[in-house]
Amino acid sequence: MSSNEHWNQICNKSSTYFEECSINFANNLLNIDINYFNIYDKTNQEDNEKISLSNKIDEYSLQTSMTNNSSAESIPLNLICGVCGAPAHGYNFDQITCESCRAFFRRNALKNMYQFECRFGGTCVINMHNRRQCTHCRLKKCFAINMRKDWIRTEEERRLRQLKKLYKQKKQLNELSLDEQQLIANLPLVVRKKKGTKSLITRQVTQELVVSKIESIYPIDTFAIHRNLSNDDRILLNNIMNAYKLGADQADYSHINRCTSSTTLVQFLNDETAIYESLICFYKQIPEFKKSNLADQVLLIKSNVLYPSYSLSDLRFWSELYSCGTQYIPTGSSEHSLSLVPGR
Amino acid sequence: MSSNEHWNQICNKSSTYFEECSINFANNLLNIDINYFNIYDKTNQEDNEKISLSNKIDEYSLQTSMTNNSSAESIPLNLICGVCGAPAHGYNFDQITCESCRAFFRRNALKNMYQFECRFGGTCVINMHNRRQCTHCRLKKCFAINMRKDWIRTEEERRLRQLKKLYKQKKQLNELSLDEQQLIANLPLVVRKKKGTKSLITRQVTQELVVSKIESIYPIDTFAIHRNLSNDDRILLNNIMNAYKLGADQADYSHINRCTSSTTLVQFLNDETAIYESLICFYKQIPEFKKSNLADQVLLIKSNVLYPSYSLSDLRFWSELYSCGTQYIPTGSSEHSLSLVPGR
DNA sequence: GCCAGTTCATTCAGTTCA
DNA sequence: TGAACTGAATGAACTGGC
Ligand SMILES: [Zn+2]
Ligand SMILES: [Zn+2]
Ligand SMILES: [Zn+2]
Ligand SMILES: [Zn+2]
Repeated sequence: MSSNEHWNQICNKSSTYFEECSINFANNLLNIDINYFNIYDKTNQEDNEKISLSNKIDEYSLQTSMTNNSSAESIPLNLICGVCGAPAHGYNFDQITCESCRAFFRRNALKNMYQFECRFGGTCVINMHNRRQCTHCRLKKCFAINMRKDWIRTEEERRLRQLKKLYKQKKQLNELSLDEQQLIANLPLVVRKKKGTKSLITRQVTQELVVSKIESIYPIDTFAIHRNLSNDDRILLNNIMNAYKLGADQADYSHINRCTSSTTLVQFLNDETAIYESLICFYKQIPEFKKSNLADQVLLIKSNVLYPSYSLSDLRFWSELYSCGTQYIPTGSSEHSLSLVPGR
Repeated sequence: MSSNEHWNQICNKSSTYFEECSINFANNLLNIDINYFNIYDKTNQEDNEKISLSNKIDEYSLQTSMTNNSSAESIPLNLICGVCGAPAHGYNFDQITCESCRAFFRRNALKNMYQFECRFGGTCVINMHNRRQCTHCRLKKCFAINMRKDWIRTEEERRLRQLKKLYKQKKQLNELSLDEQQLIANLPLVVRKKKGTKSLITRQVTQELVVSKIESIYPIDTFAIHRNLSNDDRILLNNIMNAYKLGADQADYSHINRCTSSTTLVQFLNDETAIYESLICFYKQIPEFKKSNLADQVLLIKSNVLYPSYSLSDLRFWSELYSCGTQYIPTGSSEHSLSLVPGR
């Protein structure tokens, strides 16, 4: 056994242990579907002859199509829809379904199932031909084979994508000016439908904010502030966000530009002044910050500066630390001499 | 957000502080090599996405791969991806990963993590089959095993490379136009010297300190202690690990179970006692902790608890605040009255 | 040979419209 | 309702420097 393998074994023993902990923990608390591989579940087994028969056919054809890979192009693997038995092309929402059942699920899965009523007491057996006769039973079947409605993208996600897309297009056309970035950032927002409310589209300017981070490849990162924030919280957050945005825009990056290729990271990081200045610029924009007393203000700034004790050498990494640091809001203590060794 | 999701996120938070402590602590001290136990046997390694269209197919591929098992040419070593567990070929960005996770990391590591949202509160356990279901958790896992985004080449370098390549081709054909020559001439020809390259070569020797800000959702799966750790460090790390393990086992999770669907996040987090107890339980197991003086011990515990004072209901934002806070390990100060309101 | 980057066919979301 | 779209993400298979 090589020393490499030996190492693997040692690590692995402890690994499984930890993994068990986490898995148990997760299973107990959360809704994780670990039956990912159980394609045919109970309900499917209870299905009628035809469908289970076609499942058998499916298995067979799958196997054969694997052995002789040269099968038809249009329906590559002879898959059949788990809902209606029609030919399928692949997975949709975690299960093999046909196009129509996919669309059907997309449209209806998020609605309340019991708004559809079955005229036959919910006993319909869905197949390719009768699938549109009973919405209730078709949807029931969808859930029975474990199609996952949580894989339908939320309104929020969709909006985010649209925004990204828009941004890309813009960027392609010409380099974005700052004004244009702002424009995109302030786009009127579509807010997800409220549960139990009939309100469709709400326009709320402060509901979602676009913060552009220094190093981000996509300057636009959208944060959808949850709708049930209190107004005060929303305003506060808004202020923080805007301050950040302004801070990022206005901050003096000359200390970065001062660096030459021979400037070491440590030198760079030790240039505390600039970091302080940026932080102050950031905080200054927040009215709530001004209201706090001076000592606390100083503390806030101070404790958000990390002193470089390591010879970290990557700026991007540091910038992340740094932006992370700005989120830590400490209180009360008088002096900090940061060090990472606890038992000093 | 459904109350279910809401819960997931809450629960997730409670599990996080343990990992925060141990991971950050360890990361700060050591360059850790994390690897996984190969819970799949060798046959499973030949599993692949296309083939595993169904359970049956999995079985089939298992059987077939058992018969012609000796084809170990494509995967020379028994390496497995530290992110998803798939067969791996070697190191990518400082960790052993599969091809897909490599590409994934390349694509996403430089983006802001919070543009990806987890539908399950960031608790997904990534494996070979579900890896593309949750970008957020997959990326998180990448960082958790210490894949290094600073080894991704910069835009600058990329541009230069492309140009060089183009230049070579053109030169071969003697087709360089004047414009193109000009273009090339105007490019910064100084290649930023990548320290990553050096590290690659001297990976075994250099003991680089890696400070990761990444909050890992997973309890540490395993720590493969790096070969060139000092004995002392190794023992210390061991102790921390064991403490974590014990802490996770023994910790009283009743405060989680106490929560009903009407418990607010703030109420939950304000249940300080339980958090303290768990933390103490964790630290108690580490001999080095006992050796430190009492004030430091108290400080260490305290500084790893943040009190919620805002009724933020956007948990994503909150969780970022929170996770950043737990990384802050202060020393030497006598008393902290932690609170998130600066101007108190 | 290793490990960066690069390319491109494929999969599976959403979208459109007859 | 569902066939036919669009497009982002993925990952296998490349290239190329050292
Ligand atoms: Zn169908
Ligand atoms: Zn019916
Ligand atoms: Zn992987
Ligand atoms: Zn997730």
